[in-house]
Amino acid sequence: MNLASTARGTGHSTMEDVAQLAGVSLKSVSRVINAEPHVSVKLRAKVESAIAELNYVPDTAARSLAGSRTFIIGLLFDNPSPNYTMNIQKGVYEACRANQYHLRIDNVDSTAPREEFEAQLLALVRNSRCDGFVLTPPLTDDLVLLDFLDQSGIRYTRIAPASEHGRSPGVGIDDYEASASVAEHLWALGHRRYAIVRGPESHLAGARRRDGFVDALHKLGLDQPVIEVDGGFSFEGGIHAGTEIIGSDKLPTAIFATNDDSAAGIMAACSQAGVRVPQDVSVCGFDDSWVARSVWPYLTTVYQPIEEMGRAAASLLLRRDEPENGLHRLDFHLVVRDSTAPPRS
Amino acid sequence: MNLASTARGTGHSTMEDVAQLAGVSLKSVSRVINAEPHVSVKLRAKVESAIAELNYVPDTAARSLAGSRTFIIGLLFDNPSPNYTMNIQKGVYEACRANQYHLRIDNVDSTAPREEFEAQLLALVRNSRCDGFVLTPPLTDDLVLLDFLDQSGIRYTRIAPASEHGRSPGVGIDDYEASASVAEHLWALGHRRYAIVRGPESHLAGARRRDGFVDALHKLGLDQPVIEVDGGFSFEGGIHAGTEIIGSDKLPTAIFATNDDSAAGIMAACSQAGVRVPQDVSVCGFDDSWVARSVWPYLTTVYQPIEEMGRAAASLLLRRDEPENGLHRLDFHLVVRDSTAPPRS
DNA sequence: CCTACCCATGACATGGCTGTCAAGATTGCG
DNA sequence: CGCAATCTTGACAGCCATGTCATGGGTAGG
Repeated sequence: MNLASTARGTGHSTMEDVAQLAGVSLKSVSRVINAEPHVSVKLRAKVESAIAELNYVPDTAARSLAGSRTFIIGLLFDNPSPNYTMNIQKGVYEACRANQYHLRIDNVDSTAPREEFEAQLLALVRNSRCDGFVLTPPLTDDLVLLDFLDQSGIRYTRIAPASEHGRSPGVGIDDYEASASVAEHLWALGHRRYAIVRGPESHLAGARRRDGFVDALHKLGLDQPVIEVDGGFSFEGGIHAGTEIIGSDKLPTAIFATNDDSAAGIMAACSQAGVRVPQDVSVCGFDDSWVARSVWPYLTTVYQPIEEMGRAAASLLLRRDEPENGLHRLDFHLVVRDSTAPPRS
Repeated sequence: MNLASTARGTGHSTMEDVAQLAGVSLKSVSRVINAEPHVSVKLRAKVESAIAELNYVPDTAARSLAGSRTFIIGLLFDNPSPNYTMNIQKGVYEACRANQYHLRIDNVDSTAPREEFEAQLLALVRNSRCDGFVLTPPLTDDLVLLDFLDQSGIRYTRIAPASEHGRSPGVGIDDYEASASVAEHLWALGHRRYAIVRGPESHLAGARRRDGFVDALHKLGLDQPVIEVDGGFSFEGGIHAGTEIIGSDKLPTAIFATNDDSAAGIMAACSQAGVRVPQDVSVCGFDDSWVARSVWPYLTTVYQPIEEMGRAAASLLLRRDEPENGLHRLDFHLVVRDSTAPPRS
């Protein structure tokens, strides 16, 4: 093992060390590192072996000071669901690693008063030199933020944006179609009395899911209204929603919760009230998050490739060529587990 | 609103702009920014108002190139539990913000073969210029990593380390005592037949919990062995463990799962087998994570201030003066909810 | 009133890399 | 074989802060 590093106790070797060892100029080393054109094979080889020998790693700070890139991507989130966020983060992180980028995270708190929240957000974005942001819902649809980013010319991509598709590249699934597939599954099982548990209003994707589900049911021939209750995308909200639904006159035979957390809450409310899932009522979630397999019975839900979405969003950001605006659609699919079954006659 | 920023389309004003506007030297601005001594009140005021007017924010890259600090903290994790990790992350993030630092995350994958895993880890740590790392379990107890960090003189603090307390500052709760409090709770309820669900072997804190629980029970007078099963700290592991326990000759009346995820798995296994919680068996978890309130009945568990631990670990790292090595203990407490009750008969 | 010293301030070099431009080497073609 | 065009390489300035050291004014003590 070579302890590498010359002189000055920094412990790091610099580009100059590499240049010297390889017997070439500073700039040539730079060219090799950045894979610039016009470098002879021979020179490249010399430099590369010198780099390897010295265990050289370019200094990010110096690179970003001199150049125009920072080699940092910011992940901006304000998401109450740790599972979802963690998955996104993982995907974004991997894309960063693969491109020698670093991932910085920035967390905003949307429970703060709107005014304070906006100040927080803008300060964050303004101060933070980075090559771009990945936005997660519901920030993806925050017009103040989007306007600011667009005006400042700061690049960004969005994960599962529900509106403003023309403004930036985004990745996501088709929430409308996905929810329609839930409707079809439940309809095929024979259900005819439905309830839906909605997400928070700020979360536009939730609205898309609601529409996809309800529209599909009516298209399939449902002739009565779907009971609609708010569940706030949380377990607790799900419990409340579940309790409300169970207490209603005509207990539906199938409940679609527009995310897994609230579906878990529904199931808890059922178990509390002695209503059996799926014998008495079928429950379906959305996300196929970690919770879906942390409840009993395992939850029927819509799988969306969350980690992959993170990866894709970061990759779009990292491409040197400007990617096309608009939503890049990824595949979803229904995962049928144990929480849905035919209604008892 | 002042659009700030002078000249060159960078959109950012530099220290020079500030110096000019304030009519002082570059260095004086630097002094104000870094709160260095020997600055007159008058000068400081001038500079500060210029900073405000220009909306100036120091360039991190330049600062770290010129100075010795990077203004970045790295959070290194390899943790299967999204809830736990997310909480830590939040705490660390807040401490960073409060100190004008940025948080970079680095995620390693311990499911990779050990050799590859180590290479990954060391490359990460070596390449990444930052002012220090916050380590989460089980990385906190990885001797190869610790040795490398110590040798390289890279600063770090650890969250919930289970060993090697002398090597660096760490924060955590007393897992041994915390588990003893679980034992006392269950004993006081009248339970006399116990099972414990252990964590993965690599997770030394899990072992501490096991010891604290078992020792306390014997001290309280338990005269028979505690059934011990592995649960791997995961929901699935909990299901397996639960199934195994339920299938055993003498069903215990109380089960202590050493984290919440496996406790949730236990409860799922119970519900699956028709064993009621808490009537037939009491279940207790550990962590008071998000899952504890995502199961029904709500889980009795040990609260540990995870977010606070993150904050504390980062703060220790950020202090200019070298903090004392050793474990800084934070408070825990038992949260009694609905999954524990006196045994029948 | 002078020396000694401290405080406030500034000038300037420096950090590691990239961008620009120019020079030398090579190639192509009439 | 000569000249233009192209490819390869290098010299050097500059990015924006910080660290070091020098300077000038003020205060204290003799």
